[in-house]
Amino acid sequence: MKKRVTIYDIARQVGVSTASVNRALNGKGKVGEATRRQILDTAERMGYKANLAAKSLARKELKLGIVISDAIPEFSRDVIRGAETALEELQDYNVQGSVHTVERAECRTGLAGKLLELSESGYDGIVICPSDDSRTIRRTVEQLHEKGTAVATVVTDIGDSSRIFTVRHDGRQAGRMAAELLWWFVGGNGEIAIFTGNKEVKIHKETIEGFMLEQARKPLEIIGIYENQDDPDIAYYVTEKVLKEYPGIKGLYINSANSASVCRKISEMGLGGKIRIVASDVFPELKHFVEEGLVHATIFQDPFTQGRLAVKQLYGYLAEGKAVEEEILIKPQIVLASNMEMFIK
Amino acid sequence: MKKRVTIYDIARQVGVSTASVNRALNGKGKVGEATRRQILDTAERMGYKANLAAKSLARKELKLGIVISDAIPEFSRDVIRGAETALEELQDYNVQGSVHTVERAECRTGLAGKLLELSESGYDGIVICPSDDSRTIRRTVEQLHEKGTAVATVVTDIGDSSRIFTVRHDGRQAGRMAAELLWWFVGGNGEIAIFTGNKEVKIHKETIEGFMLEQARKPLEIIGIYENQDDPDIAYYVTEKVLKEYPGIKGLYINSANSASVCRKISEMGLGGKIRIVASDVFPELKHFVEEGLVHATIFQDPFTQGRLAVKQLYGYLAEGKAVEEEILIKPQIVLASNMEMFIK
DNA sequence: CTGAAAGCGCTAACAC
DNA sequence: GTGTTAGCGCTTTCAG
Repeated sequence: MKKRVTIYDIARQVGVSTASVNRALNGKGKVGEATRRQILDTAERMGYKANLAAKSLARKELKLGIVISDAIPEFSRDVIRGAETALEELQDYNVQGSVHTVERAECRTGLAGKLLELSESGYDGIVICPSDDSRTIRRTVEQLHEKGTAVATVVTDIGDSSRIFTVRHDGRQAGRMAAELLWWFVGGNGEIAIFTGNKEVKIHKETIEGFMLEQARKPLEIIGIYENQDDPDIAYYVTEKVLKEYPGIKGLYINSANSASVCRKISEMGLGGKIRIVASDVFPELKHFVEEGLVHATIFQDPFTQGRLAVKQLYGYLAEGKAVEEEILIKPQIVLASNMEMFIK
Repeated sequence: MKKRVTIYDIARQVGVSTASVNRALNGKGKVGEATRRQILDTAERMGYKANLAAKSLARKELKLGIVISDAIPEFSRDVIRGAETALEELQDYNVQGSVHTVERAECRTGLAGKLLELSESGYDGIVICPSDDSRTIRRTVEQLHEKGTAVATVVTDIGDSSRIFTVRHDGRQAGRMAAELLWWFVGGNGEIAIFTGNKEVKIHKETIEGFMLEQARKPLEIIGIYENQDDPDIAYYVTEKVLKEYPGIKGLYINSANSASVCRKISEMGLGGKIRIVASDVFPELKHFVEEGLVHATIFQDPFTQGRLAVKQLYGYLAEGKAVEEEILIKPQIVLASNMEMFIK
């Protein structure tokens, strides 16, 4: 039942004012090196822990933004909802925020432009969901960094830059889980194909890496990895081609936003039930295929949680001075027909 | 960028003091019926939203407790860690809490006694994890209710009483998922057995209910449901008996804390790999069996999250006046060899 | 039943 | 560099 240690206690102890304590503790403003050390030491010794409620009451409003390219609308929608939820939850703690989407067409310049704009208008931190990893973006993040605006990424990361942290799906794990499921489903042997968006996109690459890793332990006969460039028409066409070429195929891993398109083709070819299929993501068009059993399982990336967590972590970093991990990976979840309804709200 | 509406704004508007506004808004203390209505109305009209940071700074310390019977230590340990984590996170918001465990032997009287004791010492809310659903407990909860101490349950609920809400695993869903997995694993046919703790315990009953529900859509040839009374020795013995009686058995659903005991027997009988097994929970002894492939999948109940969420919700209810759902069900998660490491920390 | 006023722990001007 | 002080929005005595 010991009383909380406050900055008053440590100020009295050291014999300085609370203002100095505050400055020393937060590392802003000028404090003599000697007093600074002393303050920090006694704070430590007395077991001082800042009171966040008091902090957020007293400090000036924090401005947080999220800008997201809507390359895959079904997906971004949930990320956005997650971010909005976080922002709402944070309203009580003196943060104000806004969500911005940029069209796919103008995603590079649009994203960078928006970032600069927000930074200009005094935003303290921004979460970005980039559509790709261009030099433009990286340079812009660098600029914001110099201006003192913190940037974090969500869903997909960007290369070498000074973004504070990234929140995304654990693609490698998802790949491993898909491989293991498929192995059990096909009973350990038979031809398997992988359909993916684009092998060069980081998140897809990771997923396939994971799949291969697991597959080394539970060997599958992989006939090929087929790209569809995230284009439903290509996906449709590729499906036909591959299935005609390998009529005895037993399993499929569809790691692409176009799984529905692939499923449609399979259904039309009358192959439903003959091929074991593991897909990725959960969205309305896929729901049907899972329920009728054409797709046996799908791996959920939880975009909502990604958006929500990214914003919350950014707040933690900025307002509470928390140390955040550089890479926050969300657990992939296995969705079957029986638990599908828990994922599609 | 509109300014936040404060109780000062509404006090000025109505022409009363902030104290009255406060009383009206929180429904405590005396306020004239006329002014009360007026205050509530204008608050509504002006879009007033209380600032939680300010609230927690100003109000007197909230005392939250959790008392848990350690019937299944591996499990309670995680629930406790979850609760402790929540308590830590809430320290900034002026809550003080403590965790209490009662021995299995004295669980009924111990639990009730502890509850009364905490209530006496001014606790505002208590989360209980009861070992069973006795009349004693229910009456005690009733008493606390009358004294104004809020009670919530975690992991397993108690019958008709005035507990505010319950946080637990979605047993029915877990059962459904287990059935579906088993169906895919055995390829749709073959004899299946269910091993459970005690059919009469609510959470086990629900799980089996879910299993049966799903199994109606994806029919399995169930040879029987065998109880082991949560006793490792009985589990061991029952396993031997059933497997000798049904040598052609193809699948097993082990919905019991003793899955490790069952696995050991199966391993000793040299049946590993011949029977498809879906278990429940994740704990060290089981890890091994999943990794070597004896157990194909297990359903995780996330005790940590249960503990954490229970405390957080109780705080929300008490401090923020939030409406909480009466039944908060945690999503069961499927764990395979490839993602096991994400669950065992 | 109602109001005045003193904080809760911290931040941010502003003065020295 | 360092100290003083006025709040942030709400709760809670204590008078009336």
